[in-house]
Amino acid sequence: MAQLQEGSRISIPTGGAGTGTSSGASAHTRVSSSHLHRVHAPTAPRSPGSIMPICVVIDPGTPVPSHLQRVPIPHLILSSSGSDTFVKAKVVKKFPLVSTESDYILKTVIQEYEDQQSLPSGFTSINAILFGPLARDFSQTVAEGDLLVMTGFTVERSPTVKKDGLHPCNLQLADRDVHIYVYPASTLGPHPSAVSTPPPITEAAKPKYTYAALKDLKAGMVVNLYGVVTFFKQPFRTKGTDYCFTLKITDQSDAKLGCSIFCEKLEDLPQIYKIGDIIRLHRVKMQPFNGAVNAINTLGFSVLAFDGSVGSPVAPRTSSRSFHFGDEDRRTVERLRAWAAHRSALPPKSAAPLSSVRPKMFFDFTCQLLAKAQIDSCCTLLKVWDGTVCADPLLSVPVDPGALEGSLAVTRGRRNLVADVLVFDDHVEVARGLKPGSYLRIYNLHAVPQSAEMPPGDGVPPGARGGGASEEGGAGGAGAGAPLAFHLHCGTAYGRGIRVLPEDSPDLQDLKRRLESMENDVSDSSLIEWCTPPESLDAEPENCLTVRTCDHELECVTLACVKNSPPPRVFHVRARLQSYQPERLCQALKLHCPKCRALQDVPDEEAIASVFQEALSEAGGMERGPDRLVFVEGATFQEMCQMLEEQTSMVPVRSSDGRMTLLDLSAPFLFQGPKRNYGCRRCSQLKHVELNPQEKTDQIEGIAEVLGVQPLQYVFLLKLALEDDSGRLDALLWNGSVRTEESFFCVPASDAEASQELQDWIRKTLDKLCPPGGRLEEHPWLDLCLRSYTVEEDGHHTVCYQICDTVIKRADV
DNA sequence: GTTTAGGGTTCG
Repeated sequence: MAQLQEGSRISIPTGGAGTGTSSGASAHTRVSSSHLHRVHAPTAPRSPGSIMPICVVIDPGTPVPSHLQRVPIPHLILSSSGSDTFVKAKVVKKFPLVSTESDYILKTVIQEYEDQQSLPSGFTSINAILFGPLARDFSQTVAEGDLLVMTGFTVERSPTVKKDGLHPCNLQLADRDVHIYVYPASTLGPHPSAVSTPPPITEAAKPKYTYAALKDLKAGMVVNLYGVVTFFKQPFRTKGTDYCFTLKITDQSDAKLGCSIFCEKLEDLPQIYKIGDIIRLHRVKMQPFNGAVNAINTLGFSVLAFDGSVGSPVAPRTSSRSFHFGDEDRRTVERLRAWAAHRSALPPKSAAPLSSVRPKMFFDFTCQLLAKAQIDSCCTLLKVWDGTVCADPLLSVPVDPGALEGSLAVTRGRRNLVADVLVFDDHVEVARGLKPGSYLRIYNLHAVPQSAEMPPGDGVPPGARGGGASEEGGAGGAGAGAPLAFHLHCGTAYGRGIRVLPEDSPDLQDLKRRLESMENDVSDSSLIEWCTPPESLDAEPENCLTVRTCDHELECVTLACVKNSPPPRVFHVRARLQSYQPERLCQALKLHCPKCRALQDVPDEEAIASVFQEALSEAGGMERGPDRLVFVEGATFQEMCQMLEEQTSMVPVRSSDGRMTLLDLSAPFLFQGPKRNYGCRRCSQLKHVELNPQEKTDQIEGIAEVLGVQPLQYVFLLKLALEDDSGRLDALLWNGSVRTEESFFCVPASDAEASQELQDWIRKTLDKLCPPGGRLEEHPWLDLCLRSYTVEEDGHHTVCYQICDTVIKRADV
């Protein structure tokens, strides 16, 4: 055979679109019209211009690019680079392509090419793991026996070195930078180990598995099954040689089946995390028990588990090194998910965040372990959190700091975040092995209100009662106010137990996001220590013109710290008002729909007048409703305003088909003295007015109801430019509240709309906060509560800030 | 060699 010369050039077509290769060419059609051919995956033609990482070399004499240096496989170490080196090796084993919803993975074992004179000793075979489209293309293009030249790989630690005895490293190949030159076995000539190219691997050639419906199972059968998990217990050691995992499953045939899986190794048991997970069992045997059948694993047994929620990735969980999983399997999983989602007979959801836990509840708790302490030989304390705040006060079990493994620093200064879990008896052993920081699911955890009236010896460890309960709960009193402790009772009934969840579990993603933002909060507050303390933080609160009304216990931070913190978050700041917009108060007044949340300008008088003008008709008149409510038809706007002096409330109406409806939503639907009330055009559904003497038309809600109007609220919307020594930040001031004590100016916007006096007062207030013509240093300090949030528009995310829970000190203005 | 377990609240 021709020699594969190193050190001479190779020409690889890398040019533009097409490069003369038929995009319809099958991966298995090895055309020999030139030295090298790009290979197109039959199912997914590549876009023009993309560079195929796999090239099939037809002429075995084709040399390798000269800039690449060959590394013998036994010489590969963790720090080896695959960017300017290559390995030359034969495919000795190719495992089936594993496809998940979003990815492909393929494992292959390659062996240092043996035609070398002095083959180095050592590990000549190595695992290569391919990812993504590369794995798919490799699966379709490469056969066992082919010779490969591979470059662009990374060298990682092989996790299977103990199992397979191969090279302690493996090669990992993702699309980027990878090039694989394939010398098909058939072109390699009379090499002793050359094998003829096997037939193409097609779907039909893969092993076919059939799965039995649970209702059809009879004793003695050995079958493959799919099912939705309705119950399971944590694995436990049997009196025999194995661990046991018991579970119950169901399927579309509505039958239920108990299963007992025995394995020597814990990791080989089904990886079931919650009820609703989906399981695939191969080769289980039906055994009669108690008048029904149970499934037991038998020779050749294998298991895959999947998350059961519709829409989550179909990613098989297994310890198997090779398994078959194809499109049909994915469809089966998705069908089971969809079926289970609409089935009320499945046990109700038992998982709950801390925020929805109520006294006496049993629930499954997904959380992070912060710290733990051994209380005695049969009780361990776990301090855990999930980033949500419990509605009830939480018991804090006092522990000698020396006895506590882990840290609670991250929760510093916050209340009702940390759940103290007392783990009893058989669970103590598992708890001993847990590492702070790990993510857990605690099954069938019991929320126990810790009443001070309970007699001594009620099971609370010494020193655990009372002390340390959150302030608002105090130590006393049974019922809702009693601080909650959490017990993981002895035994395994109801699946009681603890399990460490893998970091990539879909159930952890929300939790991790929550905890991350919490941790950012804490690290940011430590920023204050190295931010130069701004003058504003030294200012005495009594010198501030505003006061916060929130109950957040937050330290004041600088505006720079605010801007550096990811939203959403709440801050306390002390800053000056540099300027505000709009400067004209009437432009700051808006109408807001509490239903659809739309904002609109208040119509001006001219616009309102023209609405009335257009509706003027011959038929003019007034109809008196109850409670001095007057319906007016055929009046001009000016006439309405004149009549207002005599009438309490007036509704402009029009007639259609002899029945009365509201005039128009562009005009006020209700005039109340000087106050004008508007309705939302989007959310109102106008109806014919049918007056019922029982109708409560003395209130705006009642009138709106009669008309079919969704009332709008008046709000002030101002953009405030805030400044402190660290920087500047624009924040929205949203003064929509109708409750005086909650609004920034201590004046509801609806009152201000109709009152020149109140508008003057607001103007005066703004002038105090931001004196016209004054220097910034002379502006007063403001204590503010700020909230950051994200607004998405056209795919762009903008961080915004809003002033909340802050009011003007009336006495100062 | 071919078992082991076979769910059902509680530190009360």
